[in-house]
Amino acid sequence: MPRVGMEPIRRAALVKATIAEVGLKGSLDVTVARIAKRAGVSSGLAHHYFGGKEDLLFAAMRHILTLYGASVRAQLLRAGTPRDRLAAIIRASFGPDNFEPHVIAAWLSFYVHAQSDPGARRLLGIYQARLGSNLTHALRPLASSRAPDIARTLASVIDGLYIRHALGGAPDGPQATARVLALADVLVDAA
Amino acid sequence: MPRVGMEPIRRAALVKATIAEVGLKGSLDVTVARIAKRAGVSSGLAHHYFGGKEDLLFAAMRHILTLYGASVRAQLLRAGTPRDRLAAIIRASFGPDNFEPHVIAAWLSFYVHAQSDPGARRLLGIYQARLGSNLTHALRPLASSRAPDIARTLASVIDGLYIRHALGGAPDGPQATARVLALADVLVDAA
DNA sequence: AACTTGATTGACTCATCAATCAACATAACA
DNA sequence: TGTTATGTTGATTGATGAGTCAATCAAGTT
Repeated sequence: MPRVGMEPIRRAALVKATIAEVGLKGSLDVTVARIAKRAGVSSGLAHHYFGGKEDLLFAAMRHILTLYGASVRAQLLRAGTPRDRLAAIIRASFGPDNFEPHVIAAWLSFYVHAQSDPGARRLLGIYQARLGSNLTHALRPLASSRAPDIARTLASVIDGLYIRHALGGAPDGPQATARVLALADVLVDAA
Repeated sequence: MPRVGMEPIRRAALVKATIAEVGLKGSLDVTVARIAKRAGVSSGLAHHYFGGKEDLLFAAMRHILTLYGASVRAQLLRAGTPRDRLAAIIRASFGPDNFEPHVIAAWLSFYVHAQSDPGARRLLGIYQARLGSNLTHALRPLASSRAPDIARTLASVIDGLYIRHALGGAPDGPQATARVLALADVLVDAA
């Protein structure tokens, strides 16, 4: 049933299947054949649309980052006060999407992968910079010159909570959000 | 030059070589042959002393945990006041040993591995429980009933800072220690 | 109808690696 | 001096998986 114009559909399906397989395995040790099968295509097609396994993994990583970025922007739209903006960023970081088991698994794997793959490291650098910048801007009216420092600490807690929840069976986004937000309040209030 | 009583020597060498290779690769995707070569023995010997690759990785993981535990105990011995004890635990977590690139890489990989390997997950559970318990005990005199909650937050920051430093080029243990300790002070002071 | 282009497959190649095994070397002991 | 324990090697096997390729099929295009 070959039709013309399948490329974007196949690419999306393969990226989605990649994330699913990575989540299932809990690591990047997945086979192109399995990914292709899940996407409902042959292994050859995966190589046709993506250069190879590496590019496929990279595309999956970028996709997750894109989703995260969109989620942050969506949350920020509904935020009025600086405190709201802070809450929005944190809530996005622990949103249900980011907290689904297979997405958590993908994030963890990508962290490790970033150690050896410069491209992956670059992507994570972008994520970290954006998170830091978002937090700093939201904190600026609340903590002026201390904003960058507080932002760094908050960013670390967010990353750390990811691991905890990833390994701890039952991830609880709202609880994680509340914890970070409470911490933010304390840090802002501390003279 | 085979002598009797080589077993402990070989085991130690293989575990050390495993950690080195994992650190070099930045992932658990290492070959038994390379590990064996680095340890100065044949690949067959690695299988002789350890059941297989899995057991070798597990032993390496346990070794790192053992080193960390010893480091915590050593730091705690020199601690007098509760504040000192707190500082000691944090300092151990960010001690030079734990912060060597190959150890960080091993930790990260083991985190990911714990998602699929129950044995690894168990080990990490022990680490997390011990860290939490140590922190809680140190915090008890400083924050009484709020101690467990503060401990959880601190543990998350510690984990999060690990990732940041692992991906951020130049790991700075003392700086990380200072950041966490400052955070602890703020949290304890907050009524 | 003939031709072109994109989509798609599955078999094939080639490399990698974990694990096994037979063989041999050395030491301890009888 | 055998005999047994331990230590050690490296060749081999068998499985797995990435990437390639020739061939096929369906839609447009002229």
